[in-house]
Amino acid sequence: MSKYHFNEIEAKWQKHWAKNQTFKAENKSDKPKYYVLDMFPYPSGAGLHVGHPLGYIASDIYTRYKRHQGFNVLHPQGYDSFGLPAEQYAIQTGQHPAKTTEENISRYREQLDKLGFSFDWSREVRTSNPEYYRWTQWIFLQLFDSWYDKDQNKARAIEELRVVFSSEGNIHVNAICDEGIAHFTASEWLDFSETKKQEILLKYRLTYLAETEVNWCPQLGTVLANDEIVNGVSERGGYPVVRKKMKQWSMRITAYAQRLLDGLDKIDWPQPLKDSQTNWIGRSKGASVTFKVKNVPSSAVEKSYSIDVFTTRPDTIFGVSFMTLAPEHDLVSKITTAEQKEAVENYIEATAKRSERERMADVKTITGVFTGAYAEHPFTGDSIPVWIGDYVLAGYGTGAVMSVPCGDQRDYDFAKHFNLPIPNIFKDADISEGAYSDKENTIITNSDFLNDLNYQQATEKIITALEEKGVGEGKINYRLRDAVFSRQRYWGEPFPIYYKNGMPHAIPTECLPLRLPEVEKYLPTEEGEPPLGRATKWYWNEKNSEVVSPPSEGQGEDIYPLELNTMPGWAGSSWYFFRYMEDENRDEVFASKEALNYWKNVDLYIGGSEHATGHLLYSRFWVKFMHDRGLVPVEEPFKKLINQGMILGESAFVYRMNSKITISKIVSADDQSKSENWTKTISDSRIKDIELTNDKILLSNIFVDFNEYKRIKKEKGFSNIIMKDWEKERIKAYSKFIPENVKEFFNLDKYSISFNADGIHADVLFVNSHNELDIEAFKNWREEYKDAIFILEDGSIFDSNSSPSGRPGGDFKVSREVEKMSKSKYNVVNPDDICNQYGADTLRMYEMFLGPLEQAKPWNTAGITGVHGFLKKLWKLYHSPFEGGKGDVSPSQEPNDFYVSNEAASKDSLKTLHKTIKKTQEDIEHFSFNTSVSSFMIAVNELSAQKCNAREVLEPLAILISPYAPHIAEELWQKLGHSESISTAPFPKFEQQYLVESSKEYPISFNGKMRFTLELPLDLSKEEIESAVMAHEKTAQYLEGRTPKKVIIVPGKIVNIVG
RNA sequence: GCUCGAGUGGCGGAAUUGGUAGACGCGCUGGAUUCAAAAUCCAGUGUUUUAGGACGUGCGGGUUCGAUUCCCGCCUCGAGUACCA
Repeated sequence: MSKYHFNEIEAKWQKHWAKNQTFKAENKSDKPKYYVLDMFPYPSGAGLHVGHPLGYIASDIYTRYKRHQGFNVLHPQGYDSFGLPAEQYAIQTGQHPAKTTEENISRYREQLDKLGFSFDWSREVRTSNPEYYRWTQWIFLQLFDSWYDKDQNKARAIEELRVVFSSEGNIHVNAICDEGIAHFTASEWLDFSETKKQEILLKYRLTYLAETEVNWCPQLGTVLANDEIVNGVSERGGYPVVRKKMKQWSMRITAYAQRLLDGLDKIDWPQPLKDSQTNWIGRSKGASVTFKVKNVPSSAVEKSYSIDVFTTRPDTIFGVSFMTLAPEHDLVSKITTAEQKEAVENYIEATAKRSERERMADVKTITGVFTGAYAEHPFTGDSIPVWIGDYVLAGYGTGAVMSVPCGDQRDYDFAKHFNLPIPNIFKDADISEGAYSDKENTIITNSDFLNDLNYQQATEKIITALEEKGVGEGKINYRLRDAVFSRQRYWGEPFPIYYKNGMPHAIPTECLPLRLPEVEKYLPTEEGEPPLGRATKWYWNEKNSEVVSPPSEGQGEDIYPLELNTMPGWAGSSWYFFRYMEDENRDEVFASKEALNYWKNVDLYIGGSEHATGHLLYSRFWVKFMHDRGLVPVEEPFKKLINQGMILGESAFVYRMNSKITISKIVSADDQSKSENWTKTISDSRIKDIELTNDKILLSNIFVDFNEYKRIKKEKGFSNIIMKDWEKERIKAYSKFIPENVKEFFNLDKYSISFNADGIHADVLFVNSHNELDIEAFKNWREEYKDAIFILEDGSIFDSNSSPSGRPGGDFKVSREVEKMSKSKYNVVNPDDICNQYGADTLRMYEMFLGPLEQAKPWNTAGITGVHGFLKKLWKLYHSPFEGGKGDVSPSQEPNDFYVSNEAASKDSLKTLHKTIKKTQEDIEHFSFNTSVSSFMIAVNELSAQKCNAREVLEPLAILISPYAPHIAEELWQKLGHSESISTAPFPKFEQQYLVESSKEYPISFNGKMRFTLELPLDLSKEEIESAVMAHEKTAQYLEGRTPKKVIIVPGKIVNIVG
């Protein structure tokens, strides 16, 4: 019988599919469309490990399934190829990032191709290609040319705003824009200079340039978005991040906060992902309140100031006993009194020095200082002291709070710390220990006209009162901040912007792409400008519309400097899913209307949950914007989304007895009783310890087997004094490896010795499935391990330097631990190796078999044999002459070993088949791929036992398996006599009739515990079942003479006898 | 701290509306085959036991004829978030 030669089969079909463009999607088709997308990869230098393709395999299975169901499926792939690692590498090596990116991409492509994915590569995108980023720049300019009209609740063209300004000024314009724009009339607008007009328009644009507080990462030399910072350090590299004011491009994503929130209800995404977007947007409902600052003579206040606050608890306004401003608040310098000036300035200086990380790590310390100023309570007129404190964040709300210590724990703690009054405005609430923040059971008291109202009523009433008095209004606030869009880096999209009189101007869209210039180094300039500042040719000639060299003295009036920043990583990934839709007219449009209208949105998107508040939020924002401006027909990019769980690695640890060996003097029981001596002995031994621990070379190259390590640790503990004879023997045995200068300490009569060992990562490549280390491979891994000595499982020593003939009997075992799969942990398993050894079909199936798609799970190469064995059995099923003769069809007429019969299948085989059709279909639709692999195994086991080689079973079976193991399925399909690819063969139709049973093996339970089973016909009535069960001899046995109180019968399910 | 998710054999995991807990695979044990190994095939494999059972889905309660599944209270682990007024 011919063997299952997976390497040949897989290479053959991969070549065939590529040559015939089997998976090319059509933009015009009678079939219904379906769009399956993977989050495109960043092509890193490390290549793929087995964890990366998990999502791609899942999406490919779904894609192939949909093709079998008769859909025209778009399943493209590309590369998110701008990014920091390539640039960091460029800085280190001087290699152009484009070159390394290109190399990495071809490596990725090679690896992806080996896995048999059904991608339509003809539509590939690379975000770093000028033909692609041309359109990223173009969309940026659309944002630049737009403003957000609150009345229409959508983005509109900036030209329309100009028209409004020229006819009625900005008084009636209700836009989402910068704060504090002065009002002007139409005639004033017309009189403004062009520069002034641009300055005003910039405050309205959806992407705008503004001096903002940004997260500056000095080590990376760039600013970072909030989602690029993890625990106060940069996501990439883990470098510290500090707050800094810089002029930056920002995206007015806040304009879309409510719509981004509302849209979540309309999309089928995992709840945790929706939750994290909801939290990130952070909508809170409350009120804004204005407090007047009282005039204080000593503060030299010339005009009157007021403090705006946002509060979610306006109902507690009568509980305000002080106000707190963020130290960065603009008013601080203006209202601080002369007496407090020094203290306030010192405080501001001190807080500015504290890094974001410090502030976060230390939230318990309460700091603050009084400004000397007082505000006036809008209802009682009382004087309220104004403090500053760093628990108030400049970036949220207005950067100021009305402090209600009885209702807010932070205000409470602040009040306690500075001895400020804590008036209680809650009926029957105890605030002696902490603030009372319960909203549900609140009854307000000591609050004038709010007395005896609950939270809801009081909130309503106070908002009305605030609005009547003109000192506040109901307001909704969002945590979401505008997104910083500038990066001080080289390897990103250049902004199509030049500066004229300090104002940004757009490069005409027909001149795009604005190509990334060459630079001689990828570092910032000496003046601290971004790397593009090094480009020799980076000016814009407005007249000729071209990039030129800087103007020389006295020349070039039409020549203006270009923007030096580049766009962030999320620019290119915020719209790439539209680009795949277009196949022919990519030079004319980002995607044609026809393509956009045909494909609409992504039906299924698969990727990691780490993009929850970055990519997935930004793309939703861009799509909503593009929809507003009529560029795309949809409002949400991804209809259904699935997060694949991470595949974790199983790290291997070898135990190295290193410099941690310590030695101490033997202490007798007598010594211990004399406490003076005891102390002295200890201190003596400490001196020795220090001498030794400083000697880093001591035993640094001795490795101990994991079991031996555990044994020693268990029996005595490495760090305890070794007393047992066998341990002494061992130490004597090891003593020959001990350097001369410390040999003195190994005198066991004088000293006792204690060992220690550390687990260090060993490459999992050197470890087999029984956790045994390949000692030779390990020694050759690193120069420093060349002369290593190994203490084996049986306690014997293997030292190849003294016994070169090879190692003795014992094994050397490592310990295992599940960790994230990463190069630095040496636990990376390469899919290429698996493909070579077992084949892509095995790898695909095994990755699915590991567990539920969305769950994190450890990779264990040992288990792969089960799936591989299954494919061998599957192959065998089609190649076994069960009936003792040859099958009547053997299309290839080659080595005639393919056995398929046209005779009718047995009833059992049809039952097996239809059971499997049903299960597979349900599983795929529920993305439960692990369970369908199990059902294939069951099916093949059953069919083999049934000796089935009926075509009417084996043909549909090949289709069922083809989404999972496409290569073997194609091969079998061809052998079955088909000349067309299996990929569009119709999915087998499930027919209930083959599953109809006439009897059921009933579980018979007594008081809920199953005791025995009884086969009964399914058409029996409850009464008949009962009498059949009661008549059974075992029933009497289990009843032990009792009379059943009740007999529960669920026909077709269970019988339960109670009593 | 808050939000979300998860706890089932030695391991990965299954049990679709409350109805035979542990499917399927790995590993392990025994056997066949082999000079031997690999590969393959067969049988067994939750714990415990006086061999009839008893106990078993993180822990403690509850609802039910019946709970891995539903409810209440805890514990542990993981992810996200971080003074959000």
